[in-house]
Amino acid sequence: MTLSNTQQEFVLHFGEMGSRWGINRTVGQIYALLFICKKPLNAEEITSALHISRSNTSMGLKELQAWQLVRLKRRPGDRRDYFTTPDDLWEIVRTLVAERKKREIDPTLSKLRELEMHGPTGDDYGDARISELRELIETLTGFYEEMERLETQRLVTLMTYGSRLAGLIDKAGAAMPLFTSQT
Amino acid sequence: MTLSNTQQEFVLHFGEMGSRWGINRTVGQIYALLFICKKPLNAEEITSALHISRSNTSMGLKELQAWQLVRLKRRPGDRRDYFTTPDDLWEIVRTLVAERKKREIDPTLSKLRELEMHGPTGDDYGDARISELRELIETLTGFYEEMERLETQRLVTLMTYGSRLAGLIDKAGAAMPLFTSQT
DNA sequence: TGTTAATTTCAGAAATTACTGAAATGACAG
DNA sequence: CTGTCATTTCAGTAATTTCTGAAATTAACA
Repeated sequence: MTLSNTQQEFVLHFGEMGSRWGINRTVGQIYALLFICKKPLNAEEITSALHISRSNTSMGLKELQAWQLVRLKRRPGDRRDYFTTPDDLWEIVRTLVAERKKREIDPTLSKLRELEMHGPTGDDYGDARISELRELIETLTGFYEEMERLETQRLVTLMTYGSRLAGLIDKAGAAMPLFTSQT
Repeated sequence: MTLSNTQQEFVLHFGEMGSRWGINRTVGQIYALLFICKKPLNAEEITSALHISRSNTSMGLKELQAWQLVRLKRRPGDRRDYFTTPDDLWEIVRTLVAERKKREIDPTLSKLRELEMHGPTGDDYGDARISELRELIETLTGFYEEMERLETQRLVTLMTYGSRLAGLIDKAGAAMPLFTSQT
C-alpha cells in the first residue's frame, strides 16, 4: 500500500484530529485510510501504509469495531480479515452520534438522576442546577431520538431546508395549536 | 470551601468525564464546581475545594476562559478574580456546541476544501469520498447555523415537539412545494 | 490431529499530557 | 515609587496514554 499525496494528507489530518475527537492518532489514521479506500484492507496492508506496528493496527481495529465504525469482510479462500467503512455517509454519522451519546452523555444523565434520587441536599441552588441540567439533557436527547428515527432522506430534507424552519414553526403553530402552547 | 456529598460526587463525575469530553480532569472539576455554586468563586476557594495546586487552578481557569465557559466578575475593594458559569443553561449549550464545532469540525472542513482545491488525484473513489464528506459536513453545519440563529424559546419548542416533526415535514411539504422537492 | 497463517494479548518502553512549586509578572493602594 | 497581594509562567516531575515486540491464542485447512 502506497498513498498519494492527497491520501497521505487526509490520513494525517484525521490522525491529528483524532486527539480532539477522543480517539487516538492511530485509530484516526486507520479510519481515514479505510474511508478513502474502495477495497477492504487487511491488517497487513494497513500496517504498511501507516508505518505502525502490527499490534498497534490490531488494537486500533479493535477500537474501531467497538465504535461499530468498520465492517469486517472475509474473502473465500483467504484467512485474513478485511475491513471497510460503510458506503453510506449518513449511516456513519448515525453511528458516530449514537456512540458519542452513549459514551459522553448517557453516563452523565444516569449520574444526575442518581444524585437527584438521593434527595435534596439542603443546597437549594445546587439541587436546582442539577435538575435543570438533567432536564436539559433529556430535552436534547429526546430531540435526538426523534431525529434518529427519521429516514435519512427526510433528515436530509429537513436539514437542507432548515433555513425555513423558523417560519415553519410559526406557520405550523398557527395551524396546529400544539405548536403555540409554549411560544 | 467544603462540599456536600452530592456536590463532591457531581464534581468528581465531571472530572472523570472530562477526558471523554476532550478536557482534562481538573478543568472538568473546576467547571462543575462553578456550575453548582451560586456565588462566584475565586481561585483560592477553587484550589482548596478541589485539593489541587494554585497554579493548576490558574491553568484550568485559563482553559475555561478560552472556551468562553466562565464569566469573570470583580468585587469592589477586592483584588481577586471571581468566576461563575452563566445562569442560562441554553447559553452554556450554545457556547459548548459553538466551541466544539470550531475545534473539531471547522479545521477538517478547511482541510477537505484544501484537498479538493489541489485537484483530482486520479483516485476517483477517494476523491468522491472526500467531496461527499465535505458536502455532508456542510449540510450539518448549515443546519446547525440555522438552529443557532433561533431564539432559545423557539429552539426549545422545536425540540419539545420534535416528535411531531416527521409529520410536520410532510404536512408542510404538501402545503409548501419547497418541502416536497427532495422527498 | 498437526501445521501454518493470522490475530490478540500484554509487559515494558516511548511519548504525551497533566500537575506542582518556585519564580516572575502584574495590579492596586498608599 | 514601594509594598502587598494576586495571577501567570515555566521547568521539572508525575501520571497517563500510546505503541511495540514477543509470546500466546485462535482459526483454517490438510
